[in-house]
Amino acid sequence: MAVEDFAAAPKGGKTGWKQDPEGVRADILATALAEFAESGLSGARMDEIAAKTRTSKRMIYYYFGSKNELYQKALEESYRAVRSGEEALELDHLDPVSALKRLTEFTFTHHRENPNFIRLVMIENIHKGQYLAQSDTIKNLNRAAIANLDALYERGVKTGVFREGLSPLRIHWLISAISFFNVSNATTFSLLFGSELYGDLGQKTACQDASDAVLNFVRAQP
Amino acid sequence: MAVEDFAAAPKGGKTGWKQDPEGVRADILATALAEFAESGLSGARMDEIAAKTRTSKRMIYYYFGSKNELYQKALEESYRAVRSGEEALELDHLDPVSALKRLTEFTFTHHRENPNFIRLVMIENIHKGQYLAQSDTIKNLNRAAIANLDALYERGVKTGVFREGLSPLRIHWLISAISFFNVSNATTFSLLFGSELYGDLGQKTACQDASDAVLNFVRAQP
DNA sequence: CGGAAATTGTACTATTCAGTTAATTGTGTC
DNA sequence: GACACAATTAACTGAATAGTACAATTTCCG
Repeated sequence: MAVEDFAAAPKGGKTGWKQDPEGVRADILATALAEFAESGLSGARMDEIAAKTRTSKRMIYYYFGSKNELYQKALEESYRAVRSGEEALELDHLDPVSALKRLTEFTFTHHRENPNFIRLVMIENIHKGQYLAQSDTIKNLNRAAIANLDALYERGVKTGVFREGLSPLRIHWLISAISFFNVSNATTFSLLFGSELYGDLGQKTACQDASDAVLNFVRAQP
Repeated sequence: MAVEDFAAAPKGGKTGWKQDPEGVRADILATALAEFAESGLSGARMDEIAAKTRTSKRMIYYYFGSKNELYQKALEESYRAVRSGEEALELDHLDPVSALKRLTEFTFTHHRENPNFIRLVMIENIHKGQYLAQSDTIKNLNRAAIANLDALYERGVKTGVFREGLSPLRIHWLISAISFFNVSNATTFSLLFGSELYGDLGQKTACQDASDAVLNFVRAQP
C-alpha cells in the first residue's frame, strides 16, 4: 500500500481511522526522510516531522524509539528505495561499450532524480558513517552493483575494447564521483562558477561528459 | 578573587596578558573552523568551541556576534587558506599535457590534505549555500582558478593536443568531482565497498586514475 | 598618574527541544 | 460483548544551549 493511498483515508468524524500500523510507519518514515534530508540530523526537529505526518509525535516514539533510530531507519529506507529503482537496468544483452555508457548515464540521471538520497549520504558522511556502519541491510545491497560491473568489465576485456588491469571498484568509483558530485555540490558550484552547467542544456552536456570520461578511462587505446 | 588564586592563574606571563586582538580572533576562528567541520553548523556547540580556545565564550560573541556569523567567517577563512595554498602552482612553463596532469594531481592531493575544508563545503551544500552566497570575498577567489585553466586549455587546443569544443568550466568540474568525492565520500564508500582504495597504495592508484580520466577526457583522439 | 577603552570571567536567563506521562478511544477477534 | 492491542492527544519535564548582564581587570595614551 502506497503512502499516498493512506492520505485519502477520511480523518474526520468519530469513526475515522482504520488500524494500519504499516501505513503509519511508512508515513512517518517518508516524512522523516524528507526532513532529515532537508535539515540534517542535528538540524531536523522532531516536532516539525510530527507536524508533517498525519499522526503525532507520540507515535513516532511509539514506533521508532528515538530520533537517532528514526534517522537510521530513514537512511536504510532511502538506500532501499534507490537500489530498487536500479533493478530495471538490463545490461547483459548490450555490447560492453554500450552497456557501460548506459550504466553511466543511468547513474548520472538516477542520482540527479534522487537528491534526498544524495543529501542523506552527504549527511551520513558528515557523521562519519556511524549509522550506515550499523546497518548490515544496506551493505549487502551494494555488493550486487559491483558484481554486475565486474561481469561487464570482464566481457569488455575479453573482446579487447576495454584495457586490462582495472578493477570494477575503480570504475564504479569514477562513475559515482562524477554523478554524486554533480548533485551534492550543485549549489556551491553554481554560486562560485555560474549556473550554466545546471540548466537543462548544461546537464545534458554534463551527462555526456560523464559517459565520455568513463568510457575514455576504461577503453583500450587504439 | 584572592591573591593566591590570581597568582596561580595559568595566564602565561607574570602579570597577565598582552593585548592581542588579532591573535585572539585567529585562535577563535581556527578553533571554530575545526569544530564546525567536525560537527556541522547545528551540531557544533558554542561552549565546546569556547573551551577549546584559550579565551572565553564571552569573547567569541564580542568578536563575532553570533554562531551563524562565526560559521560564515570560518567558512571564508577556510576558502582563503585553501586558495592561498594553490598559489605556488606554476603551470605556464609546462607543456599543456604535463600542466593539466600536474593540476589534476595537485588538486587531488590538496583536497585530500584539507579534509576540514571539504567538510565545510559539504556542510555548506547541506545548507544550500546560504552563507557562501553572502560572501563576495569567496566568489572572487575562484574566478582565478578558471582563468588559469582557460589559458592552459587554449594552449593545448592551439598545439593540437587537446580537443576543441570544451570549456574550462567543464574540465574544472571533472577535476573537482573526482578530487572532492574522493574525500567527501571516503567513509561511506569504504564501508560499502571495502577500504582498498583508501590505503596509501589505493590512493596512489586513485590519484593516477584521476589524472588519466581527466587527460583522456580532454586529449584529442589520435 | 588617571580616565577611557578594551578585554575577560562568572553567573545567569530564556528558549528550544528530545523525550515522557497518563489517559482515552477505536478495532479486530473470540 | 469482552478483551487485547493499535492508535491518539495534549500537556509536561528536564536537560541542553545560544546568548547576555555586569562587574572586574588590564592596557593604552594623554
